[in-house]
Amino acid sequence: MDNKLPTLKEIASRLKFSVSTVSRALHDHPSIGLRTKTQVQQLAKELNYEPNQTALFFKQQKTHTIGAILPNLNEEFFSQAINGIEDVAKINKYSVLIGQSHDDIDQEKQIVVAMKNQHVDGLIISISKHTRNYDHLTSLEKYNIPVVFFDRVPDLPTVHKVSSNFTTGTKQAIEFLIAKGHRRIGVINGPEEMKSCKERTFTYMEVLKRKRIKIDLSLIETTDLTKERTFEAMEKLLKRKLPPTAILTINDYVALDAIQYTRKQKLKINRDICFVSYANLPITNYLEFPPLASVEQYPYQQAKKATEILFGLFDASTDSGKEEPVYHNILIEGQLVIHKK
Amino acid sequence: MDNKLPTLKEIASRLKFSVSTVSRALHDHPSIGLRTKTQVQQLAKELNYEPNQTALFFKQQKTHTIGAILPNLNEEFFSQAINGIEDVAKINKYSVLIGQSHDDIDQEKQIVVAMKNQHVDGLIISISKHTRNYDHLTSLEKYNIPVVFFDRVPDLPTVHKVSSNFTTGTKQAIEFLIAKGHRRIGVINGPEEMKSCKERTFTYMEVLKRKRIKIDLSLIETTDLTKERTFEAMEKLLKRKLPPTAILTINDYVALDAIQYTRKQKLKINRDICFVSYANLPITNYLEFPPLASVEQYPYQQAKKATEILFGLFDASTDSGKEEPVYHNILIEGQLVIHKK
DNA sequence: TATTGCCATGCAAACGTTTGCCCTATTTTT
DNA sequence: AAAAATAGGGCAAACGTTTGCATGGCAATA
Repeated sequence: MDNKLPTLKEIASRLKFSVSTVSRALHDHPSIGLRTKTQVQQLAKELNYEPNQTALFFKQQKTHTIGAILPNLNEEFFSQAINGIEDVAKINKYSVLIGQSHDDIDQEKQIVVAMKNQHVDGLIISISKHTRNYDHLTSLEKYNIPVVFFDRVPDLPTVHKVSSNFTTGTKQAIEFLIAKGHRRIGVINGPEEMKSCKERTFTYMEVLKRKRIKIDLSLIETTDLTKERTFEAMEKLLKRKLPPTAILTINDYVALDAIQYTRKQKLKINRDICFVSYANLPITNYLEFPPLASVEQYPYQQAKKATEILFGLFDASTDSGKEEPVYHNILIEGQLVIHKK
Repeated sequence: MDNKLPTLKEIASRLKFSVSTVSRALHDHPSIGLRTKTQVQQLAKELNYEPNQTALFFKQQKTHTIGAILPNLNEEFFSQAINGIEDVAKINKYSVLIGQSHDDIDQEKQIVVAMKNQHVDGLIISISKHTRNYDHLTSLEKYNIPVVFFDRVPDLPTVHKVSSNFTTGTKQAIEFLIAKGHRRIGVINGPEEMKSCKERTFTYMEVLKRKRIKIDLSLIETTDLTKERTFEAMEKLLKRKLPPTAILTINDYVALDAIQYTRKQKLKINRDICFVSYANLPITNYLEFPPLASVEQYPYQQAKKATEILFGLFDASTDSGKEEPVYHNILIEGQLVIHKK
């Protein structure tokens, strides 16, 4: 029953060779005779020999495993991102260890420690929305574990990161709404601390200024992405004497909540009020009243790019001893996708 | 920079002890003197010593890692299931290696091989919808890698599995519709080969018989879960002289497609025709016209249970040499959840 | 024939940890 | 005071693989 996995030793003893000869034969080492080589390789095939990875990992101090830490796999954005990570990993014959922080700093730290102890060769991470301190991540560098951030990235110059550039998408979104005739455009933004949120506000104001539309700061609300806070933000916006005729929300989930709230107020979506958002979730296809348009952020591509960078770092660290600290900072342009009715 | 991780050897040489003494001291071995023990433990703490897992894995032939193979993380059912797996793994201090088969047999096989080579200690899997042959999985037993199936399980008596029992849920669903006055109830079922689909049809007919409603087999259509085939099924159902007034679909995704098709035909959901389904996806909360009700299948609980069984198998295999081949076959009762309007 | 050189293979160390066994003082027992 | 027990700690092997170095044999060269 207990099919012991074949080892080099096993093959060696059967063939009366030494372990080292067998090892070299399997690696096509030039100093091994042809007869020996074929003999060994044949038996290896017969026994279905596979090198014991754990032994290799141990010896080479490489696990051929990368870690991926995401806030939440339930969000489509991240489950699509996983695909990008997996695909690149597969090409490089790496495995992916996945951890979810559930947007909790302590869990995030815990996972980082676990992955460090598991000796992952590198880490891809989209940080939790509350993470402000990155010591638990930057310290991984000391252990020679490269880290690449994506989507939710820290505002540090000394890290590798891939994220969306919201400027283009935001510009397109606002211009789209203006072209549709909207003049009072509300915003439900995320927490101020998020870099992307500042950018959004900035671009919003810039476009309005350029189009000579007066800016009313009270049209800008924020949410912590929970349904409750989004409802509060919507309440404020809708209670205005002149409510906005269109609202830009930080992402589709917030848009869904906002739309739900609006409908409870018996307002007609896309008639009384329009929504434009970010993420472009597939599920919006099934909605009766989806956002009019959404900025696609290409999670798959972002994650893929981040993972490619990670593998690039692996090579770099073996290549040259003289580390030139060049930090990748890739921006992927979001694009407005208009939902056809 | 290059903070070499501290090892037993390092501690030993600093303290002029032998490696074995240090190891024992850290494990509170009785034959180590108190002074030595505290000395060692203190330095270990100072250096932030953590045992090198890869070395341990290698020695103990245990990786403290389990594999999880799922068809598709994009489906909420599975991304919730992952949470169940992760939570149990975390309690047991295990890591989770995740692979997606994308409902492709070859990818599934490939992942299984990769996980075998990575020496996962056990495997949780929901098989791809096309998998009919289970050799690549059952053969893992030879390598002492226990496998627990969940949700999509093979129809074999000699495997461990956790799956939904659709009987209760289906009965509740049909009775619910009948109570609402429906008499022509259509069904869009999945591929015949899926065990659960047969069960569904069987229960459907049984309830109708009991309620003395005549059974019309032409009301039963099937889909391979793609949007196209679902549309075709709907087309057939709606083109009948007497179209059904309610339809039971195999899952919420199919329901979404069916509803979309229905709306294109200018029919009113929940007035002209009602839908009842399985899965109870959270996103249905955001729909204007969600299914009236859905059978909750508790993916989290299923996956959690499956993982608990897996860890149970670990213990069992160390406990007694005399393996009594008891195969777990857990059924989780689905429950109809009625969506309040 | 004695030297050189090459080809094919084996030896042994190393990676970090655990653990059975052995050793040496010191203490306890008789 | 001699014998026995015990406390405290070290040695070395084992897990599977890779790899620098050594070794043996044989052929070619001088």
